[in-house]
Amino acid sequence: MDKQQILSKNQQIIFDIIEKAKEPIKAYSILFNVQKKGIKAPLQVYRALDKLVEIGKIHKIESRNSFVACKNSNCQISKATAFSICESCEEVSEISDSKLSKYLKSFQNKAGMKFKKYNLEFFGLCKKCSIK
Amino acid sequence: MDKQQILSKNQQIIFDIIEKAKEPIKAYSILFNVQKKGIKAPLQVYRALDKLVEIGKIHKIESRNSFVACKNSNCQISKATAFSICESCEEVSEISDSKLSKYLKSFQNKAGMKFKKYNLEFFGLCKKCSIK
DNA sequence: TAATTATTGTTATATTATAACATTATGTAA
DNA sequence: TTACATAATGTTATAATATAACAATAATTA
Repeated sequence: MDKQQILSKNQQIIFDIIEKAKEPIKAYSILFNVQKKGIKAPLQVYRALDKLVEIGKIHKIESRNSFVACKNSNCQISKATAFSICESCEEVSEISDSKLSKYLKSFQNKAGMKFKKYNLEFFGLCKKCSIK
Repeated sequence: MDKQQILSKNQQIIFDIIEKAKEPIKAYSILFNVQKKGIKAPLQVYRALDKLVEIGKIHKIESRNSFVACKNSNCQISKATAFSICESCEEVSEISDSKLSKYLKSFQNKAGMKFKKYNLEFFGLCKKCSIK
């Protein structure tokens, strides 16, 4: 259980914000939220974010410059992330599909390069938005 | 042949730079390169980039905030991109693997959401760097 | 306890991207 | 070919995202 790691003070504060958020949240929005707790500078936020990403507690949604808590409690795929993103309402959810992750984890390109991690972002319309 | 589209002056200038670059190039690096040609402002670059991405002539490497020309001359997958990124030397190459793209294009998540496009970035060490 | 490593605090600054507005060029339909 | 619509350009200012550099403190471990 790698993820059972103890977080430092700032890491914990920032992780709590992200986990409560229930939608991807941006670094400066986090900063705004934690200023009452004494975290005043962007760097304090970014350092915690870096660490949290590194240990797999959160993921960065690259196309949105935002962060979400990892939903895969089994935490095996912290370096292999897949998300669906609704281009209308911006709802983002983590895809946990063992077939997909198996397929991608074992993927090798033509040059024989083996990968340590990947990030996949799907775009489309979520159910709600596709009705409208 | 959608891609046979005629580019505007700025679009063509900026596309040429990206195509010649042979490695991902950043917006402000493009700006520096085209200042002798009269393109002075970031917005002029970003507008051309937006358009070029939209029509599939280039792709954005989201995790690197940089841009590459599309290598898939058949241009069927302009909205379905996959790249391999070497974490050591930062070499980026576009993956063109019909099995992979077929698999991902037809992927449906559990909510039954069908996707219009995706972006996949694999990370690892390229051949050269894995020897060192 | 001393040495090492991780974390924090702080100021300044670099990098990436867009808002808002005015103008010019291009395409299209009557 | 004129009027209308749409796309592209130019320009200034500013917003949003992220890191450099340095100093201090806390936690870990030999």
